[in-house]
Amino acid sequence: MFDQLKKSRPKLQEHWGKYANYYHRLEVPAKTVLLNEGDISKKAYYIEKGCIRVWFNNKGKDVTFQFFFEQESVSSLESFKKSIPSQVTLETIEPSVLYWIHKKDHDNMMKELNAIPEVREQLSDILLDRQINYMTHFMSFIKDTPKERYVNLLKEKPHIIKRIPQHYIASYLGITSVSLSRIRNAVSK
Amino acid sequence: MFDQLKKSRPKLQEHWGKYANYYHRLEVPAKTVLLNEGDISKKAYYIEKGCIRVWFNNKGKDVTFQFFFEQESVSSLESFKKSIPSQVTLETIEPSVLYWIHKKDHDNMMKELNAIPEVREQLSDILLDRQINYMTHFMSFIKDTPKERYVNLLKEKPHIIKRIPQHYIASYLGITSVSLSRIRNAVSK
DNA sequence: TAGATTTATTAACAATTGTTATCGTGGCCC
DNA sequence: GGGCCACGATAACAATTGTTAATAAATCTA
Repeated sequence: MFDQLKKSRPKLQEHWGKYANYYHRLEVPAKTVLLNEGDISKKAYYIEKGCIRVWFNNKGKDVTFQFFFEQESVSSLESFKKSIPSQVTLETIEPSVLYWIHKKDHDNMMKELNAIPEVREQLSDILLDRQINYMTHFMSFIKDTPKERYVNLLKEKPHIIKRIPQHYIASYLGITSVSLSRIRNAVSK
Repeated sequence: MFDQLKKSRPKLQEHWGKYANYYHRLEVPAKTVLLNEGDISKKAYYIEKGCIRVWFNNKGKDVTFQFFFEQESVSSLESFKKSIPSQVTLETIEPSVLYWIHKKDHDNMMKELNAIPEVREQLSDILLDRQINYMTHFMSFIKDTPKERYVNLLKEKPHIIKRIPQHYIASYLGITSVSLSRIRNAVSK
């Protein structure tokens, strides 16, 4: 299950591996809702195969917030950690193979893992990296135009453009699918 | 120095207080640059009085990313923690009274603080809250129009609008000062 | 205090994006 | 296979924002 992790962070995998029995395999079709906006999250997911879209409802339209792929962990962070209603919905885009862990087990696991200094450091490194990615993505929203954001996405994360339906990408870029279609047309010339 | 913290998180203050001698008082005028974009951060700041603007250069224009006020800690997170060039500049807006801590001391302090389970939990709570704030702010960028963002800011953080020059607020909202001026005109009617 | 600089408002025009609607294609389910 | 639905492209028009420039007001500084 954590084979990929083994390569990048062997020390973490060594300890994390002990908790493999906390995780439950789950196979679901495309467009399966894993958590509804407004509900309180009790599960975190690890993606073995497939992808998940995080989105929320804005005045009747859905707005995509993030995409997650293989070997990534996904949850509605604030809801899962603080047991408050989720601001977002989690939904698969493709048929997916997931592993989920219950909050109770996760809390227990984290408590034990955090007690080990070297593991604690690696875990907080992961959190930090996530926050930096977040910030970088956010900065591009402030400084770039929609066209620039599309061109950047095409350059830096082509797998997203290849794999995700276009109207999801449009809302991820903060524009309508009509506008994205125009931009694609302009870029290709 | 940490009087305010004492009220909100007494347990944390009790332990953090021991490191007060790591912090150095610094009094600076308005528009003092504390860290330049591209430099590697070696200091983190705590604001006793005044406010700090975090911004970056985008094609010759400065774009404001965040504001920080009294009783908040500020650093270029990714630069300070990973010793990489900063993506942002830190600059005071008003004459300010700050306390700074050297990275070396900070690392040492955090190592010791994180070894105490209850303190570690509070520290990670603070990080989590910051990340949630971040996300909420980001979501408003995706879903709201500039006018809505201004109205929200007016409602939820009026202290920012009262205290910060308008052209900084404009770039914080992702628009030009001309556009903000028009929006203010329209809203007031 | 006087001059210089910074900050905010407004106008006119250009450029971009949103809205609504239509059309065509391709995939999927019964 | 037929019909339905999801998806993407395009057009026409409305609305919003950016750009540039001129001006006024406020603030800083010598």
